[in-house]
Amino acid sequence: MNIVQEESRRDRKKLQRRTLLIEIARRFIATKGLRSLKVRDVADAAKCSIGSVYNEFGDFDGLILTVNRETVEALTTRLKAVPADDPLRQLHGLADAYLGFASEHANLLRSLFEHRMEDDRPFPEDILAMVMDAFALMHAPLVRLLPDRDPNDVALLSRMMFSAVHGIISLGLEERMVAVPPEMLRERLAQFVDTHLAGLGVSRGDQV
Amino acid sequence: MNIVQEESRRDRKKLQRRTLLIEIARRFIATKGLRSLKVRDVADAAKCSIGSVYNEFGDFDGLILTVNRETVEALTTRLKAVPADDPLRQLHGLADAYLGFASEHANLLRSLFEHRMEDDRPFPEDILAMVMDAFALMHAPLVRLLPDRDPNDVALLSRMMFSAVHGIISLGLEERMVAVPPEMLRERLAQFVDTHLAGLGVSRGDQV
DNA sequence: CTCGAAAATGAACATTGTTCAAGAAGAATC
DNA sequence: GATTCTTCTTGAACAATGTTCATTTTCGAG
Repeated sequence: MNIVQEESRRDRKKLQRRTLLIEIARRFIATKGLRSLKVRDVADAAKCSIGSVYNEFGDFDGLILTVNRETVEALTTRLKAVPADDPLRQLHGLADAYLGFASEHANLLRSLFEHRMEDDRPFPEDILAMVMDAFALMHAPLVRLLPDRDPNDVALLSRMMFSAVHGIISLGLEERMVAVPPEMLRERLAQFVDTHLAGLGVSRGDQV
Repeated sequence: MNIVQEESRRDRKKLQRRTLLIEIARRFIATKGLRSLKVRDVADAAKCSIGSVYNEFGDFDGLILTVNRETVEALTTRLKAVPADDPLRQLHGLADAYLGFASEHANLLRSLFEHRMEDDRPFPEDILAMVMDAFALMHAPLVRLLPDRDPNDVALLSRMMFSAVHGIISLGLEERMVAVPPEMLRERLAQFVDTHLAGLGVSRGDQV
């Protein structure tokens, strides 16, 4: 009996189905929004029983949170792919990457930020940490651009900046209450970053 | 028969109950979040039947939207109460008023921004317009601070600025993913507004 | 007081998340 | 290969909740 590594046939099938279920749930959320996600639809699409979904994810929230977890992962991957050579370009790249991800996966991102737990169950720690990590990605380039500031200050600044960018994008992409016309969003966002950096005393030539 | 003005006993009672139902629904949303709002709970609390709720609001969304409508109204009232004497102070006042409202009525504001309609029914035009109106309140002071800019530009700037403030506040108040420590939020928000204005070329002495 | 319109009622229904006892499938042991 | 034990799968049944509607009640008009 091989306790450790052996990937039994059972395990393989289990993982395969788990992946399938997540994929299906993600497609439902992405195309029709979180509210349209139904256990029965997922089970039907995966050609398995309702019970199997519960077996795999515990409850409905479990499935949603799994999709959300992968959404943060994808977002983080995309943000980390932004070149870090030049801090100014990196900041713009981060804002732009966030915008790109948000417009391509609007419903997935909404699911991440808007989903409320049943009852008063606490929001999972790990997802929270992952979101914070993503938000912290603006920290490094800002430190390079503001070498003389108190690091604690810069940490807060970066979170503020990311929150602001998040607000502009999430309201800007909300097709109902269009706060900013979509076509312009991209350039306006860049303008916003520039303006804010200028306010922080960083001019375009300030690169390290 | 008096067709026009007579406020019949029936009408009085109807209005009275409508108000009661809205009040109850609001309290549920405010204290326990939108997800916890249940038709039966509302009906029970108002000591009337489920049917009466439907009679009054058409469907569940109707009740939620009515509460949300009053939430924007209250927010707008509060924002409009900010003194307009000095544009710089007014901008800070608006940001601060928004923060105040958001922290006192976190769940109500969330309900406004996060509620999704059933199926694909369109978001009500009037609420949309009211939110846009509220967002536009930053426009006037910005115009005074930036008299030389293209007015269209300023209009977009003000919406961007409000969206940014909204992002900072809504993420900042989210007790799960705390992007900014709550105690600091107020001063940080003021700092943000200052920084951004500085980036726009407005210094503290620039008042009209 | 009578009549008709409007409102109120709540049982019944539809949808959807959740549970669980029974059965099927697979692994371990001989 | 048969047996046994564990684990997974199933789907019927249940629970919670939004919605409908035939019936009853209320109430103003004549």
